[in-house]
Amino acid sequence: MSDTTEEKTGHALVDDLASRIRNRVMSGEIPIGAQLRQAELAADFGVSRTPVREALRQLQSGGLIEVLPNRGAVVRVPAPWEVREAYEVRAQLEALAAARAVDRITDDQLEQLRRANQEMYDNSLAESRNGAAGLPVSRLGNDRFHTLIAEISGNARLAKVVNDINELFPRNVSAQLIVNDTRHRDENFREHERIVAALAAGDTETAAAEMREHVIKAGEQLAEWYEKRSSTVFRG
Amino acid sequence: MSDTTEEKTGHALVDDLASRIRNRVMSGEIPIGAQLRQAELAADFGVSRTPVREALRQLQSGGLIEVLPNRGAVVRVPAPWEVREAYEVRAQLEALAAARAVDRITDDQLEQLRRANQEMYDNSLAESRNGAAGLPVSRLGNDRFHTLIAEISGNARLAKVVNDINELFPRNVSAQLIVNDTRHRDENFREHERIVAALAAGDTETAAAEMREHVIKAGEQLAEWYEKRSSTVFRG
DNA sequence: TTCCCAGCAACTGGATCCAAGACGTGGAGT
DNA sequence: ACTCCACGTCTTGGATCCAGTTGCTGGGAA
Repeated sequence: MSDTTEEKTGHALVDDLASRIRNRVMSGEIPIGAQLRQAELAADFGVSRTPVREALRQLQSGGLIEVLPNRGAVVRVPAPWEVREAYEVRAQLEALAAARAVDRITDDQLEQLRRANQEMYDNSLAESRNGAAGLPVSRLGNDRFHTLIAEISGNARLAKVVNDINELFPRNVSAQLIVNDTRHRDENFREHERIVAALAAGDTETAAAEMREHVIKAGEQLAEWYEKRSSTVFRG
Repeated sequence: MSDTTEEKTGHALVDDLASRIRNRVMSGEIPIGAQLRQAELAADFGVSRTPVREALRQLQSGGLIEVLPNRGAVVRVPAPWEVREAYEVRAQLEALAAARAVDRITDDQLEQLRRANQEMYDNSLAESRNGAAGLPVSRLGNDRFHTLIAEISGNARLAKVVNDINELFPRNVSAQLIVNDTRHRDENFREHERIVAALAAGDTETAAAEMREHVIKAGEQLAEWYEKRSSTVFRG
């Protein structure tokens, strides 16, 4: 009877379409900058253009795609400064989440966090060998770690806003960072460990501070990726 | 050439419709809990149902309205706990905005803040005598005060997220609080003054702390209003 | 060869059409 | 008199239709 999400609202079909399109963008199946043609998506999903249009409008509200008048929708290409701004907001919010979580977290939840972190690490190790394409499962461990803390905070709005910010940027990009860069992966793992330690110790200040730094750092790395990308794209 | 908002995207008509419907809800012209019938709105604005539906979907994404499957859209009636959650998030974000603003604010902007605050106070005094209906201009002063600080922060995403949260709750409600409750009005004014003082003094810690408290307090008052309302509605 | 303009094909955006679901009413049966 | 079911109406949701716009392409002129 109790939904985890607050979404009992919304027509099944359109929300489903929005979710499926979002997944394609998030996984990199539809790359940033790509056009989203209504007819194509409609045919793909076996529906008419009408619900597709509404789904696209929903994604536009979220900020993932951009709809240009009479020219259709494209997947937004975030500017590096946008990434930094968004991650500064996210850092502030997740710091609050961590602070609130300190007083509420259970031993079981601490264990879940440790497991999610370990999964991320192990999977990214495996995937850096195999060279997995698309959305590596290591990213899922990372997502889960942050999502868990947001949920443990007990503030559903907080969790939702954090999630909305994350859905601004396709995941396959930040996934590559974890998988390909050994130092990044190790630091990420270590920072997560420190956050868990602070949560376990009941140290509100440290938990919030570690989380803030951790997120800002991740944002900086993501922003640098986009910087590098745009310079290679625009100058050869 | 330089837009203040980031919204060059979006078809004129649908965005315009969404904006107009939003205004009606925000001003209380369409009260919370009311049904939004597509045909009615379409006739009202002289368009077909199609763009209205897309506009409603956009508002749904924002969280202002709720769309029930096959039963249409209604203006959401926020539960008191939702108000508290949202305002806790807002407090955290505006605290960051205030902290960032300390190092960036100019004398001119300080003056603008003082003026917005004074306007809010004067107008709410006048309106409490006249008993203004709808959306009193005193609310505009209050909105402007907070919006200004968010903008001065220099982080557009931060300003946008704060704005999105504010658009969860119709303004005419919180406007009533300022206009009708003398103590609330005075405290509001005084708290704004303290925030401005901290900004002027370059005291980052105090600016953030004052802002956080101020927003939490406002949220508590708004939540209590909704609590009172629901008890009168459901029990007579 | 290069630039410009006209025509064309493709796509979006708004209107209309039709089917399916929800609610209210009224009548029949107990 | 009360309950339950069936029918009718109203509204939404999806499909289709049509007009308007964009951008491309090809031909002609400088």
